[in-house]
Amino acid sequence: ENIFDRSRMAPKTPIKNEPIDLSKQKGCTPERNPITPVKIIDRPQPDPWTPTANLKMLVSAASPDMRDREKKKELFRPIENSEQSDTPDSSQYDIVDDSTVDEFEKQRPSRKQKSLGLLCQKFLARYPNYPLSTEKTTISLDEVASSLGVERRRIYDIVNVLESLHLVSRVAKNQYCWHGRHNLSQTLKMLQEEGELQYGELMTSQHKEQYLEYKFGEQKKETIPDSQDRPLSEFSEPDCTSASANSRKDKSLRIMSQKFVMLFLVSKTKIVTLDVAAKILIEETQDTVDHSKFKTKVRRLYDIANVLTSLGLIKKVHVTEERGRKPAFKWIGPVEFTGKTDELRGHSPTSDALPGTQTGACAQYQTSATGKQRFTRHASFNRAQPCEAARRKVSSEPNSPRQERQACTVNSDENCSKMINLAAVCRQKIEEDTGNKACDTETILNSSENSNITLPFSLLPVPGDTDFCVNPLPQAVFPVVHADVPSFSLPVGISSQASHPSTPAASKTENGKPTLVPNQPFLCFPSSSLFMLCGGLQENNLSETLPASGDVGHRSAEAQAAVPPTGCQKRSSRKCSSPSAPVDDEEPAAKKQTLEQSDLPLSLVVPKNPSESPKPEPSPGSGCSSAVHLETNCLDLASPAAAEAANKESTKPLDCQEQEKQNKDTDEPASGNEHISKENANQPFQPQYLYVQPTAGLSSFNFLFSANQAPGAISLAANQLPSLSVPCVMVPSAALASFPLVCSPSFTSPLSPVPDGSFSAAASTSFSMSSLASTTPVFISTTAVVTPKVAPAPSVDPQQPAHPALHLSPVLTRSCSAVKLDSPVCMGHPVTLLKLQQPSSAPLTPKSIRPAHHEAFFKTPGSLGDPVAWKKNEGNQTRNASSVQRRLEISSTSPD
DNA sequence: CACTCCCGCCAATTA
DNA sequence: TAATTGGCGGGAGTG
Repeated sequence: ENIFDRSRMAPKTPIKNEPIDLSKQKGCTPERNPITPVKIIDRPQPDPWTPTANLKMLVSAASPDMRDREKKKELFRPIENSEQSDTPDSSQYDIVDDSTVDEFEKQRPSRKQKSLGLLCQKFLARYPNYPLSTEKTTISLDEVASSLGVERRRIYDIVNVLESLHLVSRVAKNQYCWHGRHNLSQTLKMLQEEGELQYGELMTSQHKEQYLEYKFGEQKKETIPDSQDRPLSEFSEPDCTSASANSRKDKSLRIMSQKFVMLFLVSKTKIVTLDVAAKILIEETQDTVDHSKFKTKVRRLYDIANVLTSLGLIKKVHVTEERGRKPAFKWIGPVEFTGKTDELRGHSPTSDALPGTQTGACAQYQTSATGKQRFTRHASFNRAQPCEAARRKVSSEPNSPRQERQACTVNSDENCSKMINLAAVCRQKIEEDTGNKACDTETILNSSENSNITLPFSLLPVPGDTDFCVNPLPQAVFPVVHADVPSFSLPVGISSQASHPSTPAASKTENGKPTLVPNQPFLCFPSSSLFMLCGGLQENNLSETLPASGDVGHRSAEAQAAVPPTGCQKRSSRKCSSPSAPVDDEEPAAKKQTLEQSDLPLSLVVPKNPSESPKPEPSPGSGCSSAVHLETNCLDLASPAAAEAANKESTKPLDCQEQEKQNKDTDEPASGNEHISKENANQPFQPQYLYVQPTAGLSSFNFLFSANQAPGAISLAANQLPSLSVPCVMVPSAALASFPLVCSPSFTSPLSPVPDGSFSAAASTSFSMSSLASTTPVFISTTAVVTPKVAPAPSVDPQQPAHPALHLSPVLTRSCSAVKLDSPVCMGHPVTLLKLQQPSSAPLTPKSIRPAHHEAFFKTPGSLGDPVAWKKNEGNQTRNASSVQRRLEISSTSPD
């Protein structure tokens, strides 16, 4: 075609043609020179009109490449033009003469014509979707670049993304092997699995734990050698060269692309907003996520999105949030890939054959020296692929990194962890976003703005004893476990979050996994084992996250079940200690655990219409449980500030700090609500705390979650459960009776307003002290106490307390029940009571003022699924509903 | 003005 | 050292 066009074009820029040809052939370069010059000359003339043209000319003069490029481009144009219709008649071209316009058009094909997406389509058009297995098509970068009339750089953009999906693999220098979509479904499946793992990890829980720990350790220490990795490596293949590899390669586009896809696959809604994705993808360590960085990430996402769009896997959509509409992408590719290729695949049997190979390996994870985790690609993934041939070629260099790359694997633990983090981040964001508004509708939430998330949990072991377990929630636990990882991961989310105050909540899990609560600190009461979580927990995610599929549910369920016992113990001792088992000693966990899961994405998704569907799905209950999970995860505390320091060492100061910040931002003091909640009944959750019954492992412990929690952090609440959001307290049931817990304000306070880092300290401290003392005391009793106040929940009430409550409650209940079955988390039983007294009482966080709190609280959470919000508005409810649905879904699954 | 995202500099990797 | 890859971000096009 080009040629053809060219002929047309010829008149204009005959010279160009020549160069082009040359360009195609690498060897030829020398020739180019001669030619190019000519070209230049020609060009100028045509372009004179446009300012840019001049610039280009200058540039071209400067660099030959440019010239070639342009030439190429021009070649293309015709095609493009034809598509668009712009193309002026040939006559015009020639004639062009003066009409600047015409030429103009010619020369500048409109940006769209040059878009990466279009280029990708052209690229894809060159190769069959399902090539015969026998033939292997090799792709020469130079050739393609020249034929498409673009610089190589652009081809790399395309190829890198395709490579991440295993549509192509790199065989050698400048040589790629085209595999087509035979393996696409497998790849997607793998990606989905990975994504889920992060959340759910059930399957690999053990491994995960290890990984997490491992990772965790690494992050902290960095020094940790590969050995640790090994464990992980199981999944992946041995191949991976240990950590060595990661370099730049691992970075970006490829990985980013995979992660991006994972987000879609994990998301219930299948819609991911750019900002959320960007946040998630920003692994960075902490906070500092500069704005610039974010921007860069977004740019890359656009690049990736363009390619994915060309592949027909996603499409651009807009999510409207409160703030306005945000750009987002919806997954329109296959969702279920069960076995292998599905739809996508189509024909070739070959693909089927391949399957086995790929899957296995998923991810490995390596850590980087830096402590960050990276993904490594493993050949494993691809091995099976068609690429083999290619490999053979390459074979000589089996180990070369590049090859690995090609093979790529997707995942790795790291990815997972990252994902989790991301998710967390997303959640936070979402929360934040949502928090702000009550939002309603459709949009989901993403928040972009805040990138912060917080996860602030802190744990305080009061007594120091062992018990603090974190995992109150089964699921949560799970996550928690992960959490460890999260912490790592957190960096992303957390860190970012940290930096940003606003989001506290974050933790949650998506899928059902629990996440940690981010910021909440736990308190341990000496006497028995009680734990309080402060900060926000978020349930958020819980509900939302769930991944759509049953898998999630399972996971969650598993998680729940497993978690407590296993998870906790296993993972990190730190984190959780099972009741029976005391924590490790050490520090507990403090640190640890912050994991979050990422659900965010999911949440984001939320589709619209919430309003209409008032009800959430049926499975709300599950949500609860899930929610719970979430929270739990986190543990640590970190109070940055100090206070807590005493207790623990917070390992992660950062987080803490961040958390604090978040808290501040959001803040909400928990107090806001001070109601007590009870669980059993259905009371509205509103209450800030939820009581969870211990389940298996925890049997002895009760958990209380505050719904409110920190506003920010908690915001999660949004999710669904009000309760979730908050911090949890675990109390041994028996113990409870005797203990008074205080919650509240403290929590909130820290979260909220507090200006500075205090947060953590506050939290922790407050926890113990202030909250108890000053603020309202919470009582926990074995019996359930309901607090009178419940109703009070001020803000909520008015609206419809009932509804919300109902919703929640039912859900909760269900979930609880469900959960209970499985796991401990249920509400109710025993009772708990917490009362927080009124806000007033909670002077600590005056700022937060209850009212405000509530609102804020509501809002934010609401977006997520804040209960309150729901209550308030039905509209919200609807929204919530959506979230609820998610929850439900999750929950439903979870029960399993 | 915000969203997109092209373009290409230039560093990291490879050959 | 040269070439290949590809991160990255300025800033332009689009709506």
